[in-house]
Amino acid sequence: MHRWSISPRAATRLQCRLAERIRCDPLPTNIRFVAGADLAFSADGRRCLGGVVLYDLKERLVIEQTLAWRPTRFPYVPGLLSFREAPAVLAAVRKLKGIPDVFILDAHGVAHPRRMGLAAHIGLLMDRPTIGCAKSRLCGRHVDPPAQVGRSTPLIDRNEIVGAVLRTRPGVKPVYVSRGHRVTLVDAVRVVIACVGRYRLPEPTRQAHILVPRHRHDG
DNA sequence: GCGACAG
DNA sequence: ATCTTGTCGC
Repeated sequence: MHRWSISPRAATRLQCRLAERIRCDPLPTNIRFVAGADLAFSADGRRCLGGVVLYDLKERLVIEQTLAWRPTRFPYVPGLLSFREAPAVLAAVRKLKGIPDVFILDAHGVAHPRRMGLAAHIGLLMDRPTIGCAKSRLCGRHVDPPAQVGRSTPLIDRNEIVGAVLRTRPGVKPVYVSRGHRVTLVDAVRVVIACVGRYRLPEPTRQAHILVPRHRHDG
């Protein structure tokens, strides 16, 4: 595990080094437990609260939730999000008793200028499968996916398919799905689709989105 | 030099 | 991310 308090320059170099270690493996069949993670900040922005929910895809229920505060040690810099958010998310993950089959992060995986978005970075450090499911684009080009739910178009960056722009709801802005660590793009899209209920974001992510801001004023 | 830019 | 009410639409 490397340290998080480094310069933006060093962070960028580290990303290039870590990116070589990202694996692309098929997920086991019959995925049942999917974790969703998110983060919120204290009013003064000096601390951040990481939160994780464990979602049972079979029962369609949240079965566990964890929270963890960490000092905010890095500014928001597009492309360096993990150095700001990963410590709090990892701290919350460590408190989890259950073992998720895969984690969905509210950010990009390899759909990143150096193929090392938050989802990829966290997956590598946990050595667990992770999926990036972001609400907007960081890099790459694409055309709009067809209107039908479940359909997608490739997200292409520097002549490489780095993700899928996926329609999760009719008539609603699509989401950006990409591989994190130890997953294939096809499996990543499959899991996200399987997790989508009646909203745009997959349920684990949405539940984490609801959980974390609710505890912003606690610790 | 000029845009683009996860959360 | 966060500050914030009403409002348009199914």
